Amino acid sequence: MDKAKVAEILDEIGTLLDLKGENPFKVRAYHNAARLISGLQQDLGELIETGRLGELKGIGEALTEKITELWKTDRLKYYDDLKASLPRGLVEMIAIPGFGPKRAQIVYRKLKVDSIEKLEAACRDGRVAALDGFGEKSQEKILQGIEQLRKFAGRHHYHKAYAAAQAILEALRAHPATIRCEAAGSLRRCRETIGDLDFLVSAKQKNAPALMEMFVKLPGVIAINAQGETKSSVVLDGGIQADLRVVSDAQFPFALAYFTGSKEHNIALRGRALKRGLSLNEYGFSKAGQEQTARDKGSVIKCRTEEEIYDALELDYIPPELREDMGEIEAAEEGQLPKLVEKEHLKGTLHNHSTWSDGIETIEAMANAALDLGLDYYGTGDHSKSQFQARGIKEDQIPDHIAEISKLDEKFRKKGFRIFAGIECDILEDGSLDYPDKLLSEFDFVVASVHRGFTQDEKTTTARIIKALSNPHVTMLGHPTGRLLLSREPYAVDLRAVIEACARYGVIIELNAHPWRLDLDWRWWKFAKELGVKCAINPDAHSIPDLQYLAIGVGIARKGWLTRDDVVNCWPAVRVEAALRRRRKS
DNA sequence: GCCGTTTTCGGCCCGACTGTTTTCAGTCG
Repeated sequence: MDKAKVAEILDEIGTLLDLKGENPFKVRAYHNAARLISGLQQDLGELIETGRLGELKGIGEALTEKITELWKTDRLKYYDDLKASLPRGLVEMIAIPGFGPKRAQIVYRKLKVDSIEKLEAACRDGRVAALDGFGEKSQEKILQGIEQLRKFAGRHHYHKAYAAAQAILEALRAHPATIRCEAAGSLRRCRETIGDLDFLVSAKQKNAPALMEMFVKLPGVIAINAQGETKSSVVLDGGIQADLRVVSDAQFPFALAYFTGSKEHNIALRGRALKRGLSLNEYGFSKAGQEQTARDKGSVIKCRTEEEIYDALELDYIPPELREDMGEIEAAEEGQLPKLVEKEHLKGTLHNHSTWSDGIETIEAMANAALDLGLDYYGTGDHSKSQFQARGIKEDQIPDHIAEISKLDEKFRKKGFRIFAGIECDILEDGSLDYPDKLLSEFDFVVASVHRGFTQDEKTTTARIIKALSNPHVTMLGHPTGRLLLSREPYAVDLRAVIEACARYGVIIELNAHPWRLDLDWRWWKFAKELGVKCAINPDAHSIPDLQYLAIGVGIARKGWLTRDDVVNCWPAVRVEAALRRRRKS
């Protein structure tokens, strides 16, 4: 049992208790504990062994006991009993936006509805609207919510797929029979959502069965769909399907290119090969029109790597993130592909939370963690006053807040590290900002974000964001697209107009890398780049481990064709500071 | 569930919004 799994189970217990109508504070105690454990810096096992777990604020006697049982035995009777006492469908039902535990309880008790399907049927024939406390509008909203939920059913959020894949990659690479191993598919291309995980291994043919055997027995595998000589397919905990293919090492680059896709990119490549009298498939090149393919005879052009395949087609190497047949082949032909941003280019992070609002670490601890990651600077970005639930900073606290940051900056400068004072300021319903200009001017930078008024129509929301961007104190727009995909709180907005406004006002656009806010729609990043809008990849970190999300942000940025120069936190501190100032003066 | 203390049990963040009501419950962040 690892930390993440403990946190996941505690969180689910909270949800189940909520469904049972338990004391809301008890529910919150579990959710809080889950957050605390997942962001824990210390070693959980050590805390348990030394009996110091209960010293953590929010972990008392009962939770200490339960966490210890989970850690030591991989099980928790309390959790098993709880799960058994409620139909599984209820937990799924409350994933419907606007449909919570109380309403789930009512439809379950009164209508014996215990699944999304039954709920939908009950809405369609009007039984839901007839319930006390429900009406026509509620019924209609539930149907809309179900529709939204289904739109993304079967697809998985990038960061979840990414995390699941890392563990499997590690296991596959550690196997003695493995020669080369990569994750392919939409994960390698950094798509916004991932259908399933594709793993590719090269090995001697005689070793394939042993690899398959290990793969289907990996921890986290809950079902085996298929297990063959070259391909196996399993379902992982969390519902993600994972496929493994084993090929010879000579076939590996061809298979990797083939299974990375996209389908459209592959079709374009094969068309290009045909024009050169070649047929291309996952095993290699063969002469076009020949009966025997590369599978039987081997490739007529030997390629050790994907680079050599592209070279054979007279193309510059196209990084996986760009393989969507969206202009990358033409650019590669003309030598016009950008040199994409890389993880190693990052020099800092802007927009992070601390104990001043809803973060769980002090600014100093966060800055130290950023320093340990090899970064040169760190930007704070706590919530503004309207975010009561996130303990947004009140106006009269700001002088102290700024003073603390200045003092820390002074101290860290000696280590060659800078701390910038930022704020994540709410864009209010009318497009005004949560603090007066005079207060905003105290900060080095201001991230303006939408956290409320989600029911406004597209025109109104767009107008209010643009109004906020016109304020010269706003240096950055927070999570512009992250609320649109896979979110429980989507809002309608004309992103094109918003990005154009960023260009007009010289506002930096944030690529939020936190899973809750992930700004993953790469098409908009490409558009922003074309307009010359600069981007900041921010982890929106609420804890030290959250800083790792920077890596995910880089993946998305690469997909948007962004280069080191397009990403302000790849710039040295002096240049970033100057850029933030320039906006305020203009 | 946890916490802090009036050391045994009451308080635990709070305001907006929606849809249902006629004063409020549920959901959300």
